[in-house]
Amino acid sequence: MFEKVLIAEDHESTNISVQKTLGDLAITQYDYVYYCDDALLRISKSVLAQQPYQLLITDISFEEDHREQKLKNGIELIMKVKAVDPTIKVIVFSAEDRPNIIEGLFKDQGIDAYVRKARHDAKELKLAIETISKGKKHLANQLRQGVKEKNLHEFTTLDITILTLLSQGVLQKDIPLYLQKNNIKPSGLSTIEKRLSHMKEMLEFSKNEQLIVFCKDLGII
Amino acid sequence: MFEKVLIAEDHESTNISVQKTLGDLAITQYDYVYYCDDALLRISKSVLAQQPYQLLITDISFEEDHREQKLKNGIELIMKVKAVDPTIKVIVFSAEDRPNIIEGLFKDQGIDAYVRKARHDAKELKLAIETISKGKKHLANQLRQGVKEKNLHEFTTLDITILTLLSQGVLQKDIPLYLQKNNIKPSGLSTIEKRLSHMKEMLEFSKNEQLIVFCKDLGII
DNA sequence: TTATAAATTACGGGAAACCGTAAAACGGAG
DNA sequence: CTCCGTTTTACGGTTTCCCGTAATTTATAA
Repeated sequence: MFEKVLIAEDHESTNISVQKTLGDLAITQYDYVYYCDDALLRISKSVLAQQPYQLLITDISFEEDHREQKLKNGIELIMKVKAVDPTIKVIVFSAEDRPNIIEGLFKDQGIDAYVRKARHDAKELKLAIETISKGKKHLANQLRQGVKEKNLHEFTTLDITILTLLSQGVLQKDIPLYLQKNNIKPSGLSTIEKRLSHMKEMLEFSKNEQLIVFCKDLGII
Repeated sequence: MFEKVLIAEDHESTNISVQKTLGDLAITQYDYVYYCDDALLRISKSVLAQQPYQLLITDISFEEDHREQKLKNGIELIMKVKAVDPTIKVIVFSAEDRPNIIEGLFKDQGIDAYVRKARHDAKELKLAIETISKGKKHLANQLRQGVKEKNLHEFTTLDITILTLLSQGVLQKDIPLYLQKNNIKPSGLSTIEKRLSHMKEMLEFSKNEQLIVFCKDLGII
């Protein structure tokens, strides 16, 4: 079992609860912080002191407040932490439920477990800690089903750019200009029209408005 | 101070944390549930047994799962509870940060306090409980500023209907048909065009797509 | 009831978006 | 370099949307 753990979670109530979970697992040597910057600082120090944390439990979204922070969210934190100590295990404990985002955490950030804040999250977190301490990965239950369904359409960077511009009020006919200014290669109006109608066809939508809300819900834009 | 309290919160971790807060306030007689239906049941029973709960601490959004529930969220719960026992005090403890929604809780549901899940939420919850036990209302700090800014445009039910239909893929020119079928009075195409352009003018938007994402973020649709 | 104001709807010209087709540019393989 | 296939762009007709004006209906008060 882990001997030295760090909790990074801005919500005080959740932070308290995670502390209690560690207590239930008889892990006494842990620290907790409310800001990503503090988390990175503690981990850096622990590595230098040759007493590294073995596990980081962190949230993804951290709210901004009066204290100016370098690291804006858990993803940035994980990347910096992994650079300092690639051996540290990471559990993300978050309310995020959009499959693409969670998938990205495993794929891009190389996290060891994802526990979603939900009905049995305390028990699930406990289980995740136990599983990882044995050297395994832990994928949250509700994710397994989520991952397989979608994939109706793979959004390219161009697609996302187009949708973002539309949602910012740029006229379709003016999008080519924006793309050229930013040196994005396919920039013809026809291409944009084609992409949009293709996306709608794949997802069986009829209007851009539908596409926008769909991507909003999925966290694509 | 309150002597008998009920916690309704589906997230186990948050539920645990609220329990701990009550413990810190030396409130020993409390119960906790993970479903709205259970909460209403307990409160109804306590009233019949002439030992009513004095305070309900509840979340707003409850996730659906295998257990079929009558009450889908905290708002429905509060309404039912108030019908059974109008004297009970209510604290909403939620991550909701959209001012219109929070405002509605005070105005329509007559809640006594709103504590947002955030950095110092445990301390804030503690304070709210203390304040209310003295017979006062408690408005979360971060709300006060939020309430005054917006109000750039007051969305009518018609507005919301139009935006909802658009986001579902209904063509603008077909909206009059939908409105007539549901006996919604202004149903002319011109009126719809006018509402849309008026909304966009007020909010300084140029496209429907912008309007949609804006309303999504505000929780209007 | 009638006069007046407000809201709703009808209409029409112009802009933007949609959609199919064809032309042009690009990218290997031989 | 040429050929071939793919991607990108250009173009034109049609639909939908936008927006101003005018007509109509509804509401309100004298």
